Amino acid sequence: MEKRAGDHKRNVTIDDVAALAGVSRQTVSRVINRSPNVRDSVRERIEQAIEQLGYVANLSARRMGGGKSFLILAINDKARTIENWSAGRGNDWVDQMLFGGMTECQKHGFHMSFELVDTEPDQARKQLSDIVAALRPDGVILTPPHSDNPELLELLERRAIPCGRIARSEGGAFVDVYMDEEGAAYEASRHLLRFGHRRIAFLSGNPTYANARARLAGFRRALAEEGLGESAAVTGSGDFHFERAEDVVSDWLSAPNPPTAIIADNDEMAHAALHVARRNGLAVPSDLSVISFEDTPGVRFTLPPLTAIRQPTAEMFAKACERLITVSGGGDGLGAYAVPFTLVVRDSTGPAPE
Amino acid sequence: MEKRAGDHKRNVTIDDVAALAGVSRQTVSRVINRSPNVRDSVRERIEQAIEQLGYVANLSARRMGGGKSFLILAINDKARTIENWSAGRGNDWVDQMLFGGMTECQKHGFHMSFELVDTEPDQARKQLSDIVAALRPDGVILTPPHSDNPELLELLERRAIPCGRIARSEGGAFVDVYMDEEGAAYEASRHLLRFGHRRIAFLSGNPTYANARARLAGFRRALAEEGLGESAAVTGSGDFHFERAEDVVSDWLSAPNPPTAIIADNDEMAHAALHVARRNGLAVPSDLSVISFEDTPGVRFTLPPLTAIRQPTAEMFAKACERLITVSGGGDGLGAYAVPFTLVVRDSTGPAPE
DNA sequence: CTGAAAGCGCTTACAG
DNA sequence: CTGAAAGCGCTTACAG
Repeated sequence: MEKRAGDHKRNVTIDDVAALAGVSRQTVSRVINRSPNVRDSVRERIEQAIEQLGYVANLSARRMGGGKSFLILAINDKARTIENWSAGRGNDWVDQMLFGGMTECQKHGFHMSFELVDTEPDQARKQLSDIVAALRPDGVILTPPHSDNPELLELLERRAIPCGRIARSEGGAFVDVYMDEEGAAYEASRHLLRFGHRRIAFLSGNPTYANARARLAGFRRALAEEGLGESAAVTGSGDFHFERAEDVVSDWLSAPNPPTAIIADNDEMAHAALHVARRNGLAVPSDLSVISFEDTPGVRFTLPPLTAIRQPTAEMFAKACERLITVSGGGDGLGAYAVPFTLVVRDSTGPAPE
Repeated sequence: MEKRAGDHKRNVTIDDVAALAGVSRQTVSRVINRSPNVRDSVRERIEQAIEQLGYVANLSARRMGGGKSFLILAINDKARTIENWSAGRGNDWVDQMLFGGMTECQKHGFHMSFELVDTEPDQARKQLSDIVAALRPDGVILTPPHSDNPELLELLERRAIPCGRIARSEGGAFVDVYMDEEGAAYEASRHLLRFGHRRIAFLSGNPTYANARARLAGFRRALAEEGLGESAAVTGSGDFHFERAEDVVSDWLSAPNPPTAIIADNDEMAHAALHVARRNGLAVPSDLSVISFEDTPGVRFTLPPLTAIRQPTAEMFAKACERLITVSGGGDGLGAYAVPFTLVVRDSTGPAPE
């Protein structure tokens, strides 16, 4: 299966372009890289040659020669991602990550690469170290829980690779992009309070996550502002899982003085709330309002379609890429950036029952 | 933002390993590439040096030197993918594609890269040509509709890049991986026939797709085998869209002698069937059975959860990667491969009503 | 504004 | 079994 000579055109290189345009190789390089100091007539001649030959620079060669990779690397938690994928339970986090990242990178002539890394500290360190050594990315984006791993942050810092975190984090020379979780929970709660709900349950995911705590805080703030005491706020953890959420909601709905609205920390738990409501003969939203935090594709098709806080995942990755590309080019871009969320109102929320 | 000398360790190269192990650079290269002809004692010494230095080869340099990229490129239709992503309507096709592809590639020391290409012929050709010139992948996987585009196939053939198609296709030196669509529709139909259904509707997506025609054929074969005439088979097109599917199903259910079961060509249309059934006061599955072709994450959470044919997307991409890697290494791997599907039985199908 | 030289970090023939 | 040389296709200083 050897390539026979003459079997097909040899790949066209920068020297072919230089020869055709009658200039030196590095002048062509200047045009490719939009460097200044090329006479217009020469530039045009070179551009024509490029066009005519269909020349596109070999990216690996550019990386080798210039020490730039034109690559932003996005890292996700391996175990969790694989588990979701193999259960056919992909939410669209990865999709939105690629959407925002690929689109933004392309604008700048960059590529986005997506890799998985384990959470266990030793493995995480080794795996990220290897990936970075092999790929030499110009920037790395870390998502939770990696974004909170000091060893990984230090590794990237030591190798002078600009690093972005999709999380609200403090300290260090990073690009931090996040959504205002506290504010989103506040808005979701306000939406329900305006409908007259006076007993609201917050079905949280996992209280060990900083996000979960921030949301809970926003929820409490909204209730407090309305002058509602602690008794108005029902809370419990469904650990992001359908079955566990079902149990918690069942308990709530069969207790005396049940909540008239539920805010769920993710869509899967919101689905569970819908199922339990139906089993208990409660109509949504007339007997019970449900609102979710996530807005994955399926929520438009539930009965009824779910009102939800939409995470700006794509926008966050786009922003992180844009900033990292700036930083890798020597520009000024470190810092923290909040990206706005949206409350998508559908049919699962309505006035509180009498 | 220059890297100051001494600011951090210089990247370790193959020469550092060679120096530490006291051998030449190409002997280290042999160990990295698992070539034969290295004395065991020397191999061990080198492996220790690699371990000690934490050396990982620079992938771009390997690509430059060896003419191999260790890269498999998966191409999706740009417009459709972006449209789904921006509508927040990602099914998990991309997820499963990455799942199967990344996992398999990693086993062989390869990477998977994912890119989008437009459908319009001129753009498609130009874009694929550019990507291939920049990245020099060792293999490319084309999905519909690109997998049926003769220009793209020819382009890859001319550049001697092994090409895989995720589609049932004929002719050419390709790796073709597909699922038995006709057989899957046959199985879905059998499932309903065993429940005693004698009037079944097939809600097809878009009859211009070869897959759609194959499924319809499987459906008809199952009914014919049971001795049911044309009148038992109701068919219509919902064009893969919720609203259009709603209209079709509404018509069916309000007509005299309505079907007692519906097979939908994708999940979105199955969701629509569920909504219309509910509006018409029909219980699923006691009054109407529904079965879908796709099995995206949301179907486990509908009321009731949907019985569905599960597309083996990850398995198809894994297979394609494995074969392409073999072919790119000079091995024998071209040909057509069928990957088994699964009928996932949940709660939306049951005995036909009296 | 343009070019000749050196080098990025590997691998592939080719010697021995 | 091991090594010295050449080359992959670019970019980066450095001259002019």
